[in-house]
Amino acid sequence: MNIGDAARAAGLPTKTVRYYADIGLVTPSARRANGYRDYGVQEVQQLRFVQRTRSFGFSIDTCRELLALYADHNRASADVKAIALDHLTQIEAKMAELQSLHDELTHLATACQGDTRPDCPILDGLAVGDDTYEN
Amino acid sequence: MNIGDAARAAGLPTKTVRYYADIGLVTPSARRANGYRDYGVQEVQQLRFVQRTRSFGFSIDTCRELLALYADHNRASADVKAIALDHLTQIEAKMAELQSLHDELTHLATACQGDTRPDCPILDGLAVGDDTYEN
DNA sequence: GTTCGACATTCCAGTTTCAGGAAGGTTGTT
DNA sequence: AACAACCTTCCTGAAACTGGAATGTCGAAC
Repeated sequence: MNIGDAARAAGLPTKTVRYYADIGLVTPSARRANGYRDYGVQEVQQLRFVQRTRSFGFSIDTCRELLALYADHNRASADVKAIALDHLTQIEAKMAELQSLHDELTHLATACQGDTRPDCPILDGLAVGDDTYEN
Repeated sequence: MNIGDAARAAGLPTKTVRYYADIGLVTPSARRANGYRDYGVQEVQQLRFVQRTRSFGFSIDTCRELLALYADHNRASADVKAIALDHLTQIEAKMAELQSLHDELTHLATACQGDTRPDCPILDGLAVGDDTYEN
């Protein structure tokens, strides 16, 4: 599979896929005789996974770690589970924050149903954020 | 309020807060006599808002737009609502993807309960991703 | 009153994660 | 043979920080 098709399948720009190959994040299984990168089904799946993982601000290093989780058949199962659970915790935190952001915007949108807004709703919305999502 | 306290309250590094001031994203209300940036309650709330918004890969420009939504008292209410709803759509898409990521990791974690993993569960997990989250 | 640590300032250089574009080779179709 | 549509490498630039150097300020201790 050529890089263009792989990129399309993964929902990534070709440039990015080539970059991921350069930094050794997702490397094509081989090069063809003409020098073209050749992507297999597995690499495309990895690219899709990275695409989703990256789209939440998880770093390339985190992606690398997660990919390694799957790839390393020899790693002790308990280790895999521990790391996976750690990332799950992070994901759940992100989901909660995303929900709060969603709520705030919803609040803003509904508060703006009239012709003019009487007062800036950021105070309400952000005050909620203050109370609910302390560090 | 000094920049350090504002940064702590917003959950951001001081460097980042100074950077946001430099690019005019969240500017302190004033400078003190000694040249220190002085942050008020409102700016700290904006910083918190940006911190949350940024943590999902929304760009600085998007943050700027969202902050402007709140700040601009003169903008027509319908416009505000339209823009807010557009961002809400994006947020909901992100929530769905985050959920899929969560599901995959959960699958991996539960698949790894035994001593050793019989086979690489990435195939299952990513195959699910393939079927469920097409572009 | 000076000395000390913890803060603040600016400025400059480096990192991460790409994106754009040039210059050129390959493939497939007309 | 020509042409578009691919692919290659290489180099530059941009976004959003991040770290470090050199320097100034504040509050408390000695």
